[in-house]
Amino acid sequence: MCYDRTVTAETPASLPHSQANLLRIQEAAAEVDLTTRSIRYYEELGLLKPAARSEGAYRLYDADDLDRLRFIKGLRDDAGFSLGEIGRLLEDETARARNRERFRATEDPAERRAILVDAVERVDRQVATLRSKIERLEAMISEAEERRAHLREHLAEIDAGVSPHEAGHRHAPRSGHTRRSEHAPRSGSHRQ
Amino acid sequence: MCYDRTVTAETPASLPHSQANLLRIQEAAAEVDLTTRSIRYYEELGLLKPAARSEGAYRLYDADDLDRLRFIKGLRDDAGFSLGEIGRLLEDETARARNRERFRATEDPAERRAILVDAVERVDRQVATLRSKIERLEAMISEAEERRAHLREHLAEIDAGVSPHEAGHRHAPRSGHTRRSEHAPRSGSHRQ
DNA sequence: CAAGAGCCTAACCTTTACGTAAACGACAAG
DNA sequence: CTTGTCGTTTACGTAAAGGTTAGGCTCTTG
Repeated sequence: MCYDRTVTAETPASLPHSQANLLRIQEAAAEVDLTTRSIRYYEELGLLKPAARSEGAYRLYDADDLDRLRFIKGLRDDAGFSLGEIGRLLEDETARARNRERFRATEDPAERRAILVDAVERVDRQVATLRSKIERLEAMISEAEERRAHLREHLAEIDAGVSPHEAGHRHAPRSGHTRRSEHAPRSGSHRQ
Repeated sequence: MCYDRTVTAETPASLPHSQANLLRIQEAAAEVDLTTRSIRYYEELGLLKPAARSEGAYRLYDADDLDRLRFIKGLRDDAGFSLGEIGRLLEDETARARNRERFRATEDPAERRAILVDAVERVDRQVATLRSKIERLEAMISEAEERRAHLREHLAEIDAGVSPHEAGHRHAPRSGHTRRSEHAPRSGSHRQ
């Protein structure tokens, strides 16, 4: 039976403000579809630290942590970054914890503003990284489509009844290369 | 110095048609910016087989192979696919060799057409795979931008002089989550 | 033709990203 | 309070993707 996970957690000073609906590692893992091992490993690498620990030593994750885990997973699976790169992208967990801390600790709007501005910039850098990845993928698509066009050209030749030896093309079915040196376009006939 | 690499290679039947400008492994590696080890490893995995081998046993790569290597590298670095996935995407080298072979072997336009059509379809599948990857990245960007918007909201609040405790938001600076059930009394639930 | 650079295979080493198991503590239920 | 299920740490195992020798050919050139 699932009782009331309302553990008081690491609240540094005292504040009982946390009624945060915390999850234990298995529940968190199920939620974001990762193994517990992976989550612990990511912690080991400094990618995230659970929001709290129970009296004993159970890791307890809040909604924020789940977001972060989902993001990590996305970066890993969808974007194909290594955990090292992800770490650099997220900027390490200690900095995050410190900021989280500072944010709660201060009442000063200026301070809070600064922290938020910082966070926005971080997100912007992440987006930029993702965009550049998309661009590279688009370049690859362009190349692939070039290959495709080339193939269709050959097809057209065949359909036009050109006998194989009178077109001056390469031998393999797939092509679309980018040879820097010689390459005579399909002018006249040229045997090898 | 760099002499005339005009080796006769594996030409199956006889045909001395190859004046193909072949490169040895190091040269190829330099050209596509991979290590020789990686290239050999990819061969071991069946991702590509050099167009030819010299009298002795030197691997010799043609322009086609270089394209393929560049493509593999792109899939690995830019798209973040594993070599296994890349293998599936490229469809293994034996099939390719067979087709290359068949293409050269036949004079029959119908046969040639079929092979080309096949190649076009393969390229189309590759493009589709890349597109889906882009979509997932775009989804990630959307999420990030959601986070960003959230942060800017908080900023606006602060700039409007809202004291911290009178807005009903979460505590951490970064957020933009997707909380599915804001505290449903999940009694008696315990998956797995 | 001898030398040296380059290549070959085979084998072992390393790093990353976990899986899996051992030994022990934590915690809700009966 | 015992017990079953979960959790914790520590440690060893493994697959993927190469790096790095070692020992032995192969070229091409002086």
